[in-house]
Amino acid sequence: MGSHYRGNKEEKRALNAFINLTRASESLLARQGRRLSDAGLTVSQWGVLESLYHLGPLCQKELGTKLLKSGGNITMVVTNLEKRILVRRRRQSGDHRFVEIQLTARGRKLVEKLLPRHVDGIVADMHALGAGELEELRRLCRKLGTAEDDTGKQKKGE
Amino acid sequence: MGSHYRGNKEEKRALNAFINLTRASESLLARQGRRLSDAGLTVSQWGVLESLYHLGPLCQKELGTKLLKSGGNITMVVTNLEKRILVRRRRQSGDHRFVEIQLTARGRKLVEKLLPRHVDGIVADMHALGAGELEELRRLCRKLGTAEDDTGKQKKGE
DNA sequence: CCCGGATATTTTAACATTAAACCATTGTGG
DNA sequence: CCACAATGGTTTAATGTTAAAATATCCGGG
Repeated sequence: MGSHYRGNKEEKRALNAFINLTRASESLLARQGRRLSDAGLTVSQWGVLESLYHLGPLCQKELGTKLLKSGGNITMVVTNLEKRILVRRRRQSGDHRFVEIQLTARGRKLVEKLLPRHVDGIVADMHALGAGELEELRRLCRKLGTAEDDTGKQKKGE
Repeated sequence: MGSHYRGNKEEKRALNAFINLTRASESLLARQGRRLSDAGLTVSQWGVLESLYHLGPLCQKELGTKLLKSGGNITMVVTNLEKRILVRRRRQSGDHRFVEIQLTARGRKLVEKLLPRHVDGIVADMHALGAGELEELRRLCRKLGTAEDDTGKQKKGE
């Protein structure tokens, strides 16, 4: 195609790795979504529930940082979970700006019910790779992920 | 399938690889989105424009397959591109069910302007990895991606 | 005490995303 | 020719997603 002629090897390597990484991730996320939809949950909702389960009550700011999502987004997801009585909002007594989100008994029960299946699903999805490959994949992805903020903005220096 | 007796070394390996893969992918996508937003485009819109640029006019069904998106989604994204006169819809003369999407002159010009920067950005983002690592990453991701459909549905058999 | 800056949350507008229902066209078997 | 399934597209309802504006609260001077 008529793209600029610098079709060098390096670009192709970077583009191919990028594309396959993206596809694999989308594929895994889609499968996770399909499993969760049996329980009427979205991937985002599950992310919130799982964070609360493992880390205890958190304020929305913390949830946003943990899940790499914007504040407004967390508000929405938590609201939808609240409708189903899976989590509860409570103004912090000390600093009234914070809203503490905590699992309800029902929410905790749901997480405990789904967690084993969730883990099994991921293990199965990753099963195409052996132990050494999984560790190598992790190492490569970590190398890519570091050295940036992601939620923060960035100057367009070119 | 019981997850219980499977030494959780394996589980941890799978989960860690999964998490880091997902984070890396989200991080890369976010950076791409930031670059594109300078041009007022979303990642999805760019995906459509780039496909049309490289492959020529396509019908919406084909775009959906290419980009792994639902039909309704393509309708929306194309509509938004059409509003900005970057693409054009045209009923196919032969089979009237199909709608052919093609780049306008303006759309083509925009792609040609943005493409080099787009490629440079990805190369820069992947720069943390060397040539061998990029090829290894690609290989591992391909292994994960195969053996599924992703757009298709799946029975909830458990 | 009052003001202004900082911080947490909510709201709003615009776009993305899917599944499911619906509409239009085509092609096929009676 | 006529029902009718198959196929492509659109619409709808629900949720996600972000950036930006609006709210609410806290905190530190003056």
